[in-house]
Amino acid sequence: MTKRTNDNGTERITMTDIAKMAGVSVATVSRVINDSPGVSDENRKRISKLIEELGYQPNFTARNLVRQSTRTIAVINMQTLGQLHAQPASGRMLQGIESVLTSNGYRCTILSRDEFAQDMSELRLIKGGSVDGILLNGAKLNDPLALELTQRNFPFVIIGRAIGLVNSHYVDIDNVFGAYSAVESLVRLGHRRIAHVCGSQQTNLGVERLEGYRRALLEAGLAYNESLVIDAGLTRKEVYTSVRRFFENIAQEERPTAVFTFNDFFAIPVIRALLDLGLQVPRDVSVIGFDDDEASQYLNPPLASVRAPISEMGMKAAEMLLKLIQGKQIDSRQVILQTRVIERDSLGSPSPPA
Amino acid sequence: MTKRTNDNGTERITMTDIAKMAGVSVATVSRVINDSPGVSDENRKRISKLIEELGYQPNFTARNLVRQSTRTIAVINMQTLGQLHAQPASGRMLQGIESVLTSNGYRCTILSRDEFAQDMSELRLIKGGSVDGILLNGAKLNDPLALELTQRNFPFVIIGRAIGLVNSHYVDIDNVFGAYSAVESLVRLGHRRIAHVCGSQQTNLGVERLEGYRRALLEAGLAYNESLVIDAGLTRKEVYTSVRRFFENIAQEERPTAVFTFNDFFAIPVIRALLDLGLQVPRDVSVIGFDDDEASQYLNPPLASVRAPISEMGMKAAEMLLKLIQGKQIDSRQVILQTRVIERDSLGSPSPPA
DNA sequence: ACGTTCTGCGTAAACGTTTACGTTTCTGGC
DNA sequence: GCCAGAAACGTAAACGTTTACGCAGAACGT
Repeated sequence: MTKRTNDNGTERITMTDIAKMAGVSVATVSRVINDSPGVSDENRKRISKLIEELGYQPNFTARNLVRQSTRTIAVINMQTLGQLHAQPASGRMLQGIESVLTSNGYRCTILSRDEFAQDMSELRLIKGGSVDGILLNGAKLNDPLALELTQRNFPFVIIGRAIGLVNSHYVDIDNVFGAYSAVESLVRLGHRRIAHVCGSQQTNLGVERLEGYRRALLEAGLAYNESLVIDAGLTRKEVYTSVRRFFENIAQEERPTAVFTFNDFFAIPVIRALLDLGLQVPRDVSVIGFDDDEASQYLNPPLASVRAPISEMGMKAAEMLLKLIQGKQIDSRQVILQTRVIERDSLGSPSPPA
Repeated sequence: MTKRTNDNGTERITMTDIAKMAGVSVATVSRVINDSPGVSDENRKRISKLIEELGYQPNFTARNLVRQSTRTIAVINMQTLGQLHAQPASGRMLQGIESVLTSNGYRCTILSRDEFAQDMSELRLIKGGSVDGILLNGAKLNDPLALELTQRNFPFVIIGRAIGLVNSHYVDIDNVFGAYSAVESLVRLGHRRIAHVCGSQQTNLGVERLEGYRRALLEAGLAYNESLVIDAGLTRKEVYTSVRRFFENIAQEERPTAVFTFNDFFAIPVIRALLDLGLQVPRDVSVIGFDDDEASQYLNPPLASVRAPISEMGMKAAEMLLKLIQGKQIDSRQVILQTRVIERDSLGSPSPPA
């Protein structure tokens, strides 16, 4: 076989080349590259210079092979019907993750997984040794992949909580409290009939925010009424249609005066549906979302929301995973970040009955 | 050194193990794994079964090393001040890219690069042989990284156009025409004073959309007036402030009756600024954006926009890159996808002067 | 002068695959 | 019965690193 070359004909520079040119062995070159001791200052300087001049870069693959580590982690997103990447929250998160990883010399590869697929093809990654750790962005209830990873003792951190998994590492925001406080601020404004456009009940996020909604109602002495929970689906289109139908079909005196939506992503079509029915926001119906997307403050009306430190969540998760991989001390297996309600013009007091 | 083990104590299964258990050589095992000819049906069946039972997965790194290919491509995003991932467009694109890559057995790793950084640290990736190709999501004028990649004859595809690079592979939407048609539809509605909130003039996107704006004006016999081009910055906050200041300081009779914004991302704060000044959309000012984010149709008012097949752009780029890597025939080095104006309620005719 | 310790360096094995090449066995044609 | 060719398989090199180990010579103590 002929020697491997680049397409442009120049041969790829290898450690052996450097060694020959420097008149030393590859071991010595390797030592200077890795800042290992055992090489004279003179040699170290000369070899460094050579490397610099030739623009030599050690081959990652070869290094990974012998090190038995790829310095790569996988970010596995829940692929809820192709909608996930469209959600700004995931963008913010990815950004946080990436910044931490690259500044620690790690890289990330992203994949999505189908919420309904059963094959767990993601396992190939870890069996094939191509990633050192996994960030699970979102988990199902009793998530089988998370379960499998735990059994294999493979380093992973869940973003969001994993109901049904004990002692798993995760970072999350306090969804229950966040939802609770959103609803509570509606109550404080005088609202008594509050609807909730909930998220997928197959995900912890959806379950927890619904739970916060429920608790706030109970604590306020209001009945938790399932008919006020709108399980709309995953897309904006579905949300629009469901909410519109809901408000069309409800008697005026039973109509909710406020809606708490699963997230800001959903709040936009909710408001649209209300407006299209001739209902004013917030005069007739107040709306509050969750996540506090950067755009929410500029919407019309500016959307009240629960601020969630999404990007920080990604960063914390990445940091925790790196510690896990490097076998460092971890202060706490669980990190819960706090949220806070941001009141904006989409909020108002219910108008007195005519 | 002791034999490498997993953390849970079980040794990682290797091809040698399979070979021993099957009573054959590693070569034979390798052949069945890769569906190569030269192994009896009997052996093939037996070995396959063994692999299945043990859940054996070939080590990616070792395979990559000998194959001199990682089946990984890098998606390099322009990190315009940390805003990029917040832009829905990038999310949609990533999704398109990822789906094509994974269905072809490739993986992707994402990184962002600082628009202003000079070091080109991304080159380490290709020198270190850790990616087979690169998708450049966005390029600067005379982009040095793109230039370098071209010189090295390294497979890459630009998403968006690369001004200053001849014969580079890229997929893009027709930004000039898209912008042109947006402005043209404003003209058709009777608008004569049309402002443009432009994108970064350091990027091709920004330049091209401005150019489309300019051409439409000229073609309509309207003067291109630089004072109507608002170079607002990169963040929504900056856009809000600039646009607000612009409309505050302009004489009523010179006030634009319509605004074409660089993208939908910018249109949201633009509308907010107008509303905050007591201007109605579209009664006083019409607004049209670009990209047609999935949310735009639900905004208040529903935002007219130029529909851009963002996800398809990602897919086409990924497909082209794969062909490039695999040395296949490429029909066309450049792919231009078409756009079309989506008219919505943010558009209206200018009100006659009072 | 002679051990001992340290420093600097090279040798070679190892990481887990793929694959060119050689060898054996089988098949079939004459 | 012989030989050609094919089929099935094994051997070993190669991919480009890291690192345990060994060895020479210097430095240092007595």
